[in-house]
Amino acid sequence: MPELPEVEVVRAGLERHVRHATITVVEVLHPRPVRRDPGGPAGFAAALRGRRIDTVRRRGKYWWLGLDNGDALLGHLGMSGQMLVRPPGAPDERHLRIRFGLDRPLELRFVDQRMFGGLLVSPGGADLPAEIAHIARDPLDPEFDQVEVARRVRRRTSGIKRLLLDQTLVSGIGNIYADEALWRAGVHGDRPGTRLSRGQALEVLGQARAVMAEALAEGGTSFDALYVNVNGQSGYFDRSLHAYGREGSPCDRCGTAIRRVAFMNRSSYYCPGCQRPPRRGPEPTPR
DNA sequence: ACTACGTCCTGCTTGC
DNA sequence: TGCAAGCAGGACGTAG
Repeated sequence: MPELPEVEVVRAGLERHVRHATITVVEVLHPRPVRRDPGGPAGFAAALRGRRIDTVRRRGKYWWLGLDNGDALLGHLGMSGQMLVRPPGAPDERHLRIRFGLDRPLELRFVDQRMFGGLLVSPGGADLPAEIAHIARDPLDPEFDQVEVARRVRRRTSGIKRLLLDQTLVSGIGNIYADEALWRAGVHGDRPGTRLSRGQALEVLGQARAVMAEALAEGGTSFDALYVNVNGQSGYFDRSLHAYGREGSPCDRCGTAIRRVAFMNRSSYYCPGCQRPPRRGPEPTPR
């Protein structure tokens, strides 16, 4: 599940390998990944053919290629998306959805099994696509204002985990890093924002930034030069996780068994020993 | 403005 | 052995 660190690894890989290249061919093999592009597959392809890639940027889990005409190719990897750089003769991946030919012996490929991700052309979006104007700055953005975000968190009644996943409040955090940040801060995800102290709100946000920065540092090598066989969900950071996916294992801090509870059609992992549930409010469902 | 929930997708795993 | 349910979950639309 690509969250901010994984997307940043992809962004850096794209910058290294395809920046300054010109797109010569666009082949849309499945319409779904361009569903958000008003031009549809044909318009999408036509708008990109002949364009040179000038910049490669990211905000939260979105990334985009700034093009020489001021437009942008905006992308989101969703759950299972990958942007791969391959030699043109390489066999098609099973879930290859979009192929870009370049003016160099490389192909850019969007591969996505479940197609929650997608690409679109953003007119005039090279600096910041209008389509993601609602996405907040992420914790690794130099202009991220942690104090202001903490203030906003403390005015919201939703549980802190839900707030961490709200991309209009703070972007880039997904289910895994939300659980890790909360474990590190010793705060239960069901605690309402309004019931966090100023220090706790700042601590949770600071831990979110820290865990994602550490994951990024460990993932810096996962985007290989020519043969990018790495998928966005690679396990390079798994060893460093303290909560996510560790149901039943002893907490690394206090030894209590990590618990998994249902949360918004997914799972939350936490330590009942050092992340005490709020007294009032939703009772975590065991199992 | 905020909150909460349903939906989209496919393939692997689990259970009867 | 076969088949269906369960599970993974980010972002968005919608209703309240």
